[in-house]
Amino acid sequence: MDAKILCLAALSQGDASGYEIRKIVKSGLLGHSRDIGYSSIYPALSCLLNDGLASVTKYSQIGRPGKKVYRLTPDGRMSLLGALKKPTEVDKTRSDFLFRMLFADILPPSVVEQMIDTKLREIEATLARIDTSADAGFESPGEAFVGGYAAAIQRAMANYIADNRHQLVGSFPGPSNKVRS
Amino acid sequence: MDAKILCLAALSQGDASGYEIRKIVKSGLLGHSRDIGYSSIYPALSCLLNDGLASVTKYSQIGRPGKKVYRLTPDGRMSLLGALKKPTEVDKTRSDFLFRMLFADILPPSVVEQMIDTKLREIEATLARIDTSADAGFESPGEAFVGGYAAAIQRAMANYIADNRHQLVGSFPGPSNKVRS
DNA sequence: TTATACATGTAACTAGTTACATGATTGA
DNA sequence: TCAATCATGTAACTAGTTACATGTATAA
Repeated sequence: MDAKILCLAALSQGDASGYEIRKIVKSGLLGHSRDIGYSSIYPALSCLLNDGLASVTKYSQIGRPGKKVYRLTPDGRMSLLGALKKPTEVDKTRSDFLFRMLFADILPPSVVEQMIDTKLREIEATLARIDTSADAGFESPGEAFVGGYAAAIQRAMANYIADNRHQLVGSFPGPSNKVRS
Repeated sequence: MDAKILCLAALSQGDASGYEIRKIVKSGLLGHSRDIGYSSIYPALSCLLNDGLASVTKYSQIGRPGKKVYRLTPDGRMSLLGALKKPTEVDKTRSDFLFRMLFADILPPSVVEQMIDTKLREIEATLARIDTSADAGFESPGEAFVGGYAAAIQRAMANYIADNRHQLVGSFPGPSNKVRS
């Protein structure tokens, strides 16, 4: 299970509850390599406990549900290191945007325009997120590298789209009737 | 099911068997947005048949298993167009490479070097694949856009890695003993 | 002779998502 | 007052992968 390794990774940077791990992944640099939901995190954490890779401390809070803060055990750190050393899997991208763009010529131009604008806003949001991480300060050379890498790619996307979107709309004829033939 | 739309998309560019669809996705531009295996394709194709979105013709071949070539019906084309018009989902990247690089400082430098070299080779292979598609000629402005986009991003990755890999290895002290503490 | 390409399909398994269940606090 | 944030967890479902089953032809 991949969620386990992700939790191990998140916890290696500091103790956290399941809820906090989600936030770390969603808003931090870890999120550039993977995504994960609560329903994967909570079972994964139980699993880590079972395997002796993490320990837990329960905190009661007033007017809030109790918080369970997890901490890596030495075994947990070893296990993470072992997982990190394994050969990498091939990177995968699942881009609904590119999928749609492949068929730009059979879609109404306004729809294509909208998809492009949505993508550009997405890129802006990602860049803003990276800036936030950068402002908080990178704590390792790895984090700085990943932040820079992610930013470079987002910028390359934005530039390419800005330079080439005219190819998709405007120069070409009609929309929907093309597909019906 | 996503595999259905992918098959619809592949078939919209010409009749094909399940085996051929796999090849189209793996080696063509469609593969930059999604991946898929045989065991997703064959059930998806049966489904398309059931729903009247595709028709099939069986060819016997000497010394080869019989081939079932699928063709989109008009309903199939409409269905594809409908799916394409829907708002796009957010693009997702699952990068084992970035995940590992985040922890470069606790990995042995040689391991990090190897991961970087593997990633660079991966990029080369992807660029070569795009070139092959380009040489075969793009048949729509969408294909040209996607080919260019994918190439631009791969180049941005390679450039960033070339310019910044020194941050990860060399300047920093030790490997494995750091994690044991 | 060994691996790869050709070609289709099912069964079992893995991993992840969505929806459900519960409920106080805080900010707009 | 309405949405969002805090906080944990389960059940049901979706989607995809790996392994299995079968077998010929061709290129290295």
